[in-house]
Amino acid sequence: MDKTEFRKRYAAARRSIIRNDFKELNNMQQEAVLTTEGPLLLLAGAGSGKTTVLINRIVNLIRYGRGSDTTEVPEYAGEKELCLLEEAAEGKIPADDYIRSLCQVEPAESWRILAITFTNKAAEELKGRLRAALGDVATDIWAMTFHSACVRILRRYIELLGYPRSFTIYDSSDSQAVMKRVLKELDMDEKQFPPRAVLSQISRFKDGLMGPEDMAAEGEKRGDMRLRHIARAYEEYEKRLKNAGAVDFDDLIFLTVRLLSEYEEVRSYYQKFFRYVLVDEYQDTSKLQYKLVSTLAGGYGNICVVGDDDQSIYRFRGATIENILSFEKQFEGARTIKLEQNYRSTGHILGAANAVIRHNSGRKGKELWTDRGQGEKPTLYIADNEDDEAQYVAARIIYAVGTGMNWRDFAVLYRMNAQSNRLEYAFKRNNIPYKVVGGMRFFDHAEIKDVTSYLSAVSNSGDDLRVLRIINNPPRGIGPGTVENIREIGAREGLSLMEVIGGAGEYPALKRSAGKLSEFYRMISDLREKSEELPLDEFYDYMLDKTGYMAALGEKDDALSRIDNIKELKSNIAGYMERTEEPTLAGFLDEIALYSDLDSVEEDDNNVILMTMHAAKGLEFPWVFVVGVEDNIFPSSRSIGEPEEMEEERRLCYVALTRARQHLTLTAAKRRMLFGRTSANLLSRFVDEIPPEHLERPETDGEGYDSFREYRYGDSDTYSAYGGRNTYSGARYRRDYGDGDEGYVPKNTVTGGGYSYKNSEVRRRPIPKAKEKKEIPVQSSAAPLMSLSVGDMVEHRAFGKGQVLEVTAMPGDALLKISFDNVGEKRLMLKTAGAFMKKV
DNA sequence: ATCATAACGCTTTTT
DNA sequence: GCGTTATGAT
Repeated sequence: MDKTEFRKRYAAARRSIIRNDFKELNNMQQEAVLTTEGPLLLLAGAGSGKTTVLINRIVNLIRYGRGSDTTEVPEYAGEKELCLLEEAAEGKIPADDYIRSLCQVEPAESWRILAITFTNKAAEELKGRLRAALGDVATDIWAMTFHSACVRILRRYIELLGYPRSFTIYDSSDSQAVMKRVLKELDMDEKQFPPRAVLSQISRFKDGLMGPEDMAAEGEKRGDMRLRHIARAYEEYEKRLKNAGAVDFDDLIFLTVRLLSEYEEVRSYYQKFFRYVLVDEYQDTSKLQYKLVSTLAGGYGNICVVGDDDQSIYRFRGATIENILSFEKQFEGARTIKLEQNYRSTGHILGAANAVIRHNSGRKGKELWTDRGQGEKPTLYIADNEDDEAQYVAARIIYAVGTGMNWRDFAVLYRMNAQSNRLEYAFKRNNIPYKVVGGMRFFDHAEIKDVTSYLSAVSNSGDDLRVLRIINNPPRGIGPGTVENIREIGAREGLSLMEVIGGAGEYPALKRSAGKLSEFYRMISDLREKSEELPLDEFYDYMLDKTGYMAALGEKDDALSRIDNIKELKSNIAGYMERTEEPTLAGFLDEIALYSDLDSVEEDDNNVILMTMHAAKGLEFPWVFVVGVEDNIFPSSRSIGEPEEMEEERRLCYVALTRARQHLTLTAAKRRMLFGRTSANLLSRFVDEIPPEHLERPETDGEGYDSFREYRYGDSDTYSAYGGRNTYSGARYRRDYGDGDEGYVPKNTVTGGGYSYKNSEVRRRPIPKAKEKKEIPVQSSAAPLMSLSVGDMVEHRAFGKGQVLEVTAMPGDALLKISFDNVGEKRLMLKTAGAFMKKV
């Protein structure tokens, strides 16, 4: 047998044996697992099992190295070995340990694998599942987020860039606080230069690896005064962070990339270090992140990215879909594998989602399919207003729970957090247990920021921002005047606030407050000593006591929840200490800086989940409600008219629809109160993109439905002047070109001042009053109330049997207190609950 | 220093 | 409509 022939047969047998280890995967998934070498683009549709693939791919790397993807043959291998392999491949003999060892070609050491995700949650899931598959070796895999991987690199080398090794990480609110100060001192008007906008501009420049000088030059070149101003703010902002020994979220990546590109020895160290690089959610990466991963993978060239161009929904944060679209161009010799079989949703749901996303251009082109049957058609409900909408959702949930579903099987998705309010009311009214995800983050609560500021100030006393926050909190007689003096001295002498405070006696300006200042200084010094002696949790208690923070809080009467939060933070510390070998204050601070609220969703809670569509990415639920499917809300008013934005909204729609496993319900309201104004929106254009074969629309027997939808393409020229737009400045008018198929809308239809599109003028027919809803009894005010009295036995759809304990008359309604056999006492309104109850 | 009032302004936000 | 923030009065 000649050499080539031998190699070919050896490699083929080897691959087939390895493949057999992953036989529970489908063909495409297996290909993805076995393709280990070189650049690989994995286009993984929603619900196609991409995490499973990622995990198995890593398992393969560790078990067999490049065995499945090379024609190399080990030197020891001869005809005998080939014979064994081929017999095992054909199933004639079992693949025992020896045969499997013949399949190995340089198995990868686990610490040489870097698997990057975006969220802690995804990283945790990855780690957990890897541990389950591989045991202890999994611990050394670099399965972490972009940011934590960068922290790990920076902690080692950041001094090269002039930052202290013990740098502090600023979160977005810290950044904003610094920026506000900077803008004030540069006399830049906050109205003209909103801190958030300035920061996001800076973020975009950092993403292009541009510093303040580059921004200034760019401003010069474009003759853009505004940009030149922002460049000054950028410069000042960076200076402050650097002086404070702090970096913001963007810097974590930015500085790591700088480190790798400016320091050859660091670069080659990591390039030799990481043999395999994997990136999850690649569609959400930015240019800078591309730069980071392509550099890290630059040594071996083994980069595997997993993503779905149709699920890219973070453009506003700098994510660029380009990364995934041009992967094959950027990485020569790249292979592409598509995973299109969906294991999550039923056929109609996928049909609806495919129909919507098909309207986007510039896609890689994927079509999800399932072998699970068509299932139930998604439905559309048109409500009169947002209360009706919320009540409808609540009613459907209660009904379904009555048939045996759990509360946790439901998710209600909306475009913006502001929409959660009415839903919450409806859920409270109906006693539906729910949980709102998102909104206020735990670490954004003032009291948490306060106590963590103490911790930060102790850990890094150069951190002026944190010192500023705590210096007079609780009040210790160091007023704004004194603080101002300290800052002036600090700026003049190039010292940090803490350094000035330490030498307070030497400065005439601080004479009067010197006593209090040195007392503060001594307290912080004492804390620093204790932080080195005491275990972290004890130190935390000591700090709360010593600083007087707890005592001051105890005197206020509304502080209960704050005290709870502070205790909650302590259990965070305990958790950190448990899972970390060498817990340190700095380590804990790193962790909380990179921690988000999403990580705290408990699996075992039995609650209906309410969240934005963005927050829902990566999750799935048996029944999904997408509420507010109206133009101006979804797609949002700010994106209508901007083709790129519209495509992003459409992807968001695709994400939302593909969260559903079996049931999908869309709801819209004919009129809705938003930002204190009532508006009438058109049915979302996305709904019109779903063909009737995949969407059950309300029967067209009612004029209400007709009029609601007819304006979609009807008098849109006049009707486009919906509310909300009129408050924008001229620069935004161009959005009125519509989404490309709407025709030009003269800008003078945006009437200034009040809400001057008049419904009566625009609508050819008045909107009829509420119609009787079919199927779901949403009670109208005219509906007769059931009569109940104390002692009556009732049966409730969701809560089961119970006895009425109390009836309190209320105007047009009654408050019931019912003791249910299974779920205990509940307070319900007769009007709402009556529809789900009968007397027994 | 703490409260009250007015004024604003408002997608989405993995880190 | 509501929550945050700036400002001024006590």
